Amino acid sequence: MPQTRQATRIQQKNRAAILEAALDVFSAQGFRGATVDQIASAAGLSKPNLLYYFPSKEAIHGELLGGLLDTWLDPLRAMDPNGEPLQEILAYVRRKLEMSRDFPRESRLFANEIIQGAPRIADELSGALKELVDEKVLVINAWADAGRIAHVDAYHLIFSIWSLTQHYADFDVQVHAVLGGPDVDPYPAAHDYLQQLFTRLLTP
Amino acid sequence: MPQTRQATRIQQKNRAAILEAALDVFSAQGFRGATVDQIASAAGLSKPNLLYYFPSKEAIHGELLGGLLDTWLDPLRAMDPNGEPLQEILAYVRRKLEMSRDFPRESRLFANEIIQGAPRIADELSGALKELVDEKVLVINAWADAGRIAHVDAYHLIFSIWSLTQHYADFDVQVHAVLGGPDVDPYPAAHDYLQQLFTRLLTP
DNA sequence: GAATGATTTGACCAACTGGTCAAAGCAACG
DNA sequence: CGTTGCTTTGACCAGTTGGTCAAATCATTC
Repeated sequence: MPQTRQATRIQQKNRAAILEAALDVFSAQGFRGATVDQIASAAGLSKPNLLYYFPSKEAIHGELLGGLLDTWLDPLRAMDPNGEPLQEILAYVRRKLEMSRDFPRESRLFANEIIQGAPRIADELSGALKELVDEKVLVINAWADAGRIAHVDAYHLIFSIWSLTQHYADFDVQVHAVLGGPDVDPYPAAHDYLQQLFTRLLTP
Repeated sequence: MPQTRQATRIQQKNRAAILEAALDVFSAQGFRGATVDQIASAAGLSKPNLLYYFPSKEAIHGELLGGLLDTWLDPLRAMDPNGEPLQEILAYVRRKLEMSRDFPRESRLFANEIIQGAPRIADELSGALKELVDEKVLVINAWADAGRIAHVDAYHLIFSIWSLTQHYADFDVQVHAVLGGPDVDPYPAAHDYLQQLFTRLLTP
């Protein structure tokens, strides 16, 4: 196992290659569906060599998931209580949709985990995640009370933003099947539709 | 393997128990994550006994998925071109949400399959599914052209109904984590929120 | 270029997995 | 009650999987 001291160039490169390959494989196959061999060869390493950098398959998965939730919530954190309410929410929707477009594998990794009961991140869900959501719910409710947006259930508003945007990453295959082929880019139309939807929902 | 002639009572009972158990296991673990032993013991059978009723793990999974897409699309099929547009769409949303509530395992089975690239149902997605959606899109567009609902992208309208409703089944764990515990029933509030959302979106 | 430590690998292992099979158990019917 | 065909199972197999290990290779530094 690499030293705890400091990572050499080779270590940095290989650990990065492993995580990149593991993201590919885990997001496409789920944790149990992925094999260490698949990840190793996708990273251009032999299996024992991969296990020289990470102690176990579980550890790789954990490292990916660990960083993920934080990144995932950044757009919500960025929602500014002092901004213009509708614009803040629309901007959140936009950033979240961009994340689906630019990081679909991360979205699917997350989705796989949640669907299967979130065995490895249940704590963070009811911890950091819940706290952040609770906080932003207060902000949204304050906006509504001030008459600056329509009154809606703020929890379900947030759920709806998550589901509507992540759908384009997680159900990518279905979206393309319905729209007719892998060449279609659903994102421009999705963006317009979602902006319209939340504008109409939230305009007082 | 049971006769092709006619199923005895034991066969009916055991096949049903197997499918029930398999739905439990597949929806919670995904196809590769599930083991035949798990399914067998969840069904109260030994592994060879299970394989007496189904030729393979794949066959069980296929049988579950096969019937599923059809059931899943029934609510959309039921959308009546001659009905009152907004009511038809709201009713579709309602029925879809009820399916999430009453058949969450089926929803997760489906979600698992799609997220992982739909390897076993890609054909049906771009076949039967696409055809039905194309047909209903025409209906929705006609409604909009007649000024009976607002103009929206009908494909994305359907995507949004799917994602918003299935979210409560597929991401159940997350929903409960955020809302604070397994005792909370999110469905009544979800229903109200979604009715409000689509009413505001579609009212001309 | 020798020594030191980092990196890589072939060979291996034990556990698990999907699936087979022959034989045993069981129900029903004449 | 004995035959017939459905049902169940213990024992087994071959392939896969996560993970180990000692030995070999490579890079760096003195």
